[in-house]
Amino acid sequence: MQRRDAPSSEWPADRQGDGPAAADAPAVRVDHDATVAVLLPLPLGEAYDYRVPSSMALAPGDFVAVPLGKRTLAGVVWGKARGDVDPGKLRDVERILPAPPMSDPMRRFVAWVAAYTLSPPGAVLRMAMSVTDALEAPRTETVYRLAPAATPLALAGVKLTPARRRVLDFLREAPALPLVDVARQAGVGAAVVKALVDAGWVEAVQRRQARAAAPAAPAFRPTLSEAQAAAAADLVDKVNAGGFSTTLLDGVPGAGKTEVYFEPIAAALAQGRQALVLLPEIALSTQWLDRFARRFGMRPAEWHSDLTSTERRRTWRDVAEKRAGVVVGARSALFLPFADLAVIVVDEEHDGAFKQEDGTLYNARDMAVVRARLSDVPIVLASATPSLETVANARAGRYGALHLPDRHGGAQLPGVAVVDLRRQAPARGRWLAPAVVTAVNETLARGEQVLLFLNRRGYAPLTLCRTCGHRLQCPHCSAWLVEHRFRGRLICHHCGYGAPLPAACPSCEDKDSFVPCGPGVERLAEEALALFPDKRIEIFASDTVGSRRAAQAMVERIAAGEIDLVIGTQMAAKGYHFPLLTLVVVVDADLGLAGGDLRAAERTFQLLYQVAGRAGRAEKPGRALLQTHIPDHPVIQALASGERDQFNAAEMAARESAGWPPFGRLVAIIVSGTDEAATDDAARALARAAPVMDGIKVLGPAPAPLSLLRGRFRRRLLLRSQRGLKVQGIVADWLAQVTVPPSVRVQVDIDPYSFM
DNA sequence: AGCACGCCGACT
DNA sequence: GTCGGCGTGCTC
Repeated sequence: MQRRDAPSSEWPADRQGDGPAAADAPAVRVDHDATVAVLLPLPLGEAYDYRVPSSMALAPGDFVAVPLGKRTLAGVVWGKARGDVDPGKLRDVERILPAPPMSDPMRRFVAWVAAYTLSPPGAVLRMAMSVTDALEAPRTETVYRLAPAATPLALAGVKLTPARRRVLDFLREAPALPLVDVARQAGVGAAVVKALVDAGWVEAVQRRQARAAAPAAPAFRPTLSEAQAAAAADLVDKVNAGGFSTTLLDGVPGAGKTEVYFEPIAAALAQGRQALVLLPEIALSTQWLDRFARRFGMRPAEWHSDLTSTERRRTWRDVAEKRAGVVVGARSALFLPFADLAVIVVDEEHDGAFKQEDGTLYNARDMAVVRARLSDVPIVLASATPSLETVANARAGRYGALHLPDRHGGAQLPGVAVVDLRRQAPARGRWLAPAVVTAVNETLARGEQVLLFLNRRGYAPLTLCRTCGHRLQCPHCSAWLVEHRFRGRLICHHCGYGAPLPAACPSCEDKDSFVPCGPGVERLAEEALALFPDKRIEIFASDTVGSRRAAQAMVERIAAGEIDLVIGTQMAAKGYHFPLLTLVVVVDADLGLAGGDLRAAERTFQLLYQVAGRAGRAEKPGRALLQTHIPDHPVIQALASGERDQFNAAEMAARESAGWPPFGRLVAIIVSGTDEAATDDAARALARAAPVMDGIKVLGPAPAPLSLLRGRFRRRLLLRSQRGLKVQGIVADWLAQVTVPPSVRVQVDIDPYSFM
């Protein structure tokens, strides 16, 4: 029997996973009829049947290598064979992979996400098997130690060279080490050590590649305020009691939410179990990790896009084998193979970054709730500006709610003032109102920091020809090219297309006729340099700080007071604490409100509230100035008055009367193709076949706001349904009625976040 | 997702 | 005359 003999000691043999709930999971026995269904990490739609060699025993969840076409792939034993495939086509399972089997809750999670998002299960499995080499046996290394027989007595009478003696003396005290280390530390060549092995005095042993275990520092539990302590106690109770629950942890920026949710994590660790923290990638900062390290005296395992493949493999394995206690990661961490998950935290739960917008479209916050339910553990959703979906769930009693009213440690929420640009317009070609310039000057004069927030990269969002009016446009998208003056290029922010700024207008061939229209951060920096020439000014945007590392360096320089004035996009707005920053200027508060999609108001409120929250988080009070042309807009009014709940109530009422989420459900159908006529035809065919029933309304097709993206024409349909309708089945039936040419792609976006 | 099979332009 | 472009289809 090939039944995982040697490796079985490396993981619990009882297939338990994701906590106690899994212990009594139905044991789906695979018959010895010698076929199984194996799900492959490909968008195949269903598991494929394979023959099981008689020497092999398989159980659901086992990772196996199987042939497919002319390659070999890793897959997961999904259950019984369907049995409806021509036996002549069946091929053999090649081998069981030496990795802990996928737990029952995890398999149910994969299936659930696939059914919910209307994607092939294999496409979801792919996210759970992103680190295929983690399924192979862990790497080993050869280390050298004194052979047991090489006692001083046994060695007596044997002639030792000084070099050999140094090696033996060294190994008597040292732990087993790789060859190069033994040789270097004993001050000999590798040949000397090898010779001692041949002579039988030193032995070479294989062991799993060792990692330097980070030394645990003392944990430091900060004193919690009364409100914090009460909230923490509630969450700790939920972890200790076990079982599924969802709790909203709601508190203004600086109220100390992080310290509160650290406590249920500590409770999970105290039980010897695991915890997962999901953060928008941008918020996974050194500052967050430092806070964690202070509280727990160790670093969490990290999971984000710029891990090396070695780090990925190691972390995946550590999570599967329970060596990693806490994982903090971006949305894909949701698909890690936790052996014994006890609690999930989703911080900044309102953030749109949790919605994956390519490949399998899913919202990691919502799927995290599902993962928690299937694993039967509590989940905490934390935010200063909870999404309306979460607010509605809390109000309806589906989620618990904990509120942290005050800023912890005495810091004050910034006062927000509105600057009406209709009354005090900036000078032509300038973007800062006179009153704002004065405020910035005063703040800088006090030695305090200023953030100018403008969520627009580059120099100007639009460049046109003064002579003929031609606008520089992306050849592959219906979008303007953005001039990036520092790089001397025009860039499309949607597809990445780049070109040098042409010498002459492509339309009328006039030279030096380009005029930039509107501000980007680079243009704002130009203005700031002119206004505050002796100040240290830096741009904080994704293209000026290319890497995570560069962003961290920038954050440290700002925190250390090495920069006076920061000009930042939303990259500077999230997850950082700048103690010297006391003034935030929102240069264009109206930016996110244009276009007016369903979430424009909610999203703008959340973003600007967060940005304003950057000011004055230490002892010094902060303030925020919002430049706007529409001071009476409800979003601006809500920000100015700090009446978040009032704004939520108004927005909620508007949504309710129109049947929009969270009171109704949306499904977006995106039809795209390189052939515009075929795309249109397909979209119209879908509209003709649209379901007609109570509680369902289909809108469209309409050209998507980005009607051409990466060379593909795009049309959108929107299905709105009453809450509680099983919309997936309706959509699946609908799409099954329409055959579109293979060149046209139909994407289904359940619960769309973006309407582009 | 690969990988092959299959019909139309620039090269040895 | 071939090499090769990626459109279309299949993989248990």
